[in-house]
Amino acid sequence: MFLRHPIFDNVTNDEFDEMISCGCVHIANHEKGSMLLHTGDKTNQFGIVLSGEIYIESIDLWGNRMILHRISSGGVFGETYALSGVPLMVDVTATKDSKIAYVNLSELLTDKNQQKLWYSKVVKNLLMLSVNKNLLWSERVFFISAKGIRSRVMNYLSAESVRQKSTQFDVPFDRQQMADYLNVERSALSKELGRMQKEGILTFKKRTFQLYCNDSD
Amino acid sequence: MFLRHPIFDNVTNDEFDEMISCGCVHIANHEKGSMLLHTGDKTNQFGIVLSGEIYIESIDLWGNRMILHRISSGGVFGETYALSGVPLMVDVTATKDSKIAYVNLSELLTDKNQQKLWYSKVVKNLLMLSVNKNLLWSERVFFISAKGIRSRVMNYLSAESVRQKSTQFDVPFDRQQMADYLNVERSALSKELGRMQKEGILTFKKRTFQLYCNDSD
DNA sequence: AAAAGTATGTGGTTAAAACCACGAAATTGA
DNA sequence: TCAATTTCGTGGTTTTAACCACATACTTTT
Repeated sequence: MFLRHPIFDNVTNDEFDEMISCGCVHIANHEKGSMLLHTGDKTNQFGIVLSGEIYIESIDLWGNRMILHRISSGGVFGETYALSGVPLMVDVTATKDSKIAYVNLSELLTDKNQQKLWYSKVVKNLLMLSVNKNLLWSERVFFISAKGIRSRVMNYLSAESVRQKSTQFDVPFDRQQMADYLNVERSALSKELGRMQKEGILTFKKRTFQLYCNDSD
Repeated sequence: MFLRHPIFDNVTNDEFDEMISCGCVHIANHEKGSMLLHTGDKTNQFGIVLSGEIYIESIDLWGNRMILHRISSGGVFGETYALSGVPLMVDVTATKDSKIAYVNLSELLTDKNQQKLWYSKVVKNLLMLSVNKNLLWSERVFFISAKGIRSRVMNYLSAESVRQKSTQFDVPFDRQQMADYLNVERSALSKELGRMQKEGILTFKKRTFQLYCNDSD
């Protein structure tokens, strides 16, 4: 049950029941490959991924895919657009069969709920969520802005290594996705990884990487 | 007075007075060129720029400057780090003599304030602020991810043109800053702009641009 | 287990942008 | 207003990564 999703931290069971009694939540299932939201859509609901996996991506004018975020079970998407009211600049696609809880934010955060006990808790949780997405964005910009494929790869793998607290870890991308995420060409990425392996900086097999840098951080 | 800053929308004067009575706000002046926050610092306060201008930038391991955001009077900075508690990954620098109102978020959003009338209003305003920053980030990633200098420039100038609702407008950057923002080399940017001017796509002089695209959006 | 399809690595080629150097233009400051 | 400094455009060179082609490895299906 998604009552225990971080979005509802500090909300008591009673408060939660009262909150969803307004009918602002519904569950939907989506097949692998289906598109949940399209560029240009407006939405006032955000989604909580209960199971499965979805991708936030954008296709630019020339048809190049750009992966912005990968969201797996427990993750949340769409809240930025639901809150700001601007049309989506992205596509949201299910990459696996997925079950989503949609929460209508216009209904939930209407002024007449402002005095409810759960209101400030939920808004604060949403705030923390948004702030963390900000950090992910800035991290992404940091990766992409590095000059040279090697720097991008190193920055990304180092960060992943720190995140997973190990010099050996799996990345959540296949090569094409990783290339898209780092905004480089797939075969160029493969080439660079090969070179780095030859130089003894790292080893890898498919999605598993092992770093050999003398990390002192 | 910063009572009327969007961060305090819907907060009444009385509520505002009560709110700041906890001493969670202080004003500071910074000289042009001084650094307000350093990479690695932790902070629990965010800043409201009352006058002047500040830049959020990061210097990577190889010393390349990366401009992340430019914040002028009325803007806000540091709230992401203040809320998330992670160490800064950026430097914050005053590019003009600036007056800043610092708001201590730990004190302001402490649980014992949760039932105050202004609490949920301020948190909601912070949420909207954070959400808007998210949109700025995603816009930036969209620009940077475009392949080729021309695409980046076009994407950026188009967006600026839409924002300023005119095909003629000033950009808030000098060439070096614009190049940094779009993550390209300055002279390469100048070259491309020259080419585009030759082709009749646009004209420019210093920071003023005039687009001649057949915009149908 | 054969076959079809997908993902990955690698060499060669080409196009693009970084890099360097320098002169012109604009801005600042005395 | 003249020198000093910064900003900007442009030509030439070099480096880099995109692009293309293809072989191999791995998956999935039947």
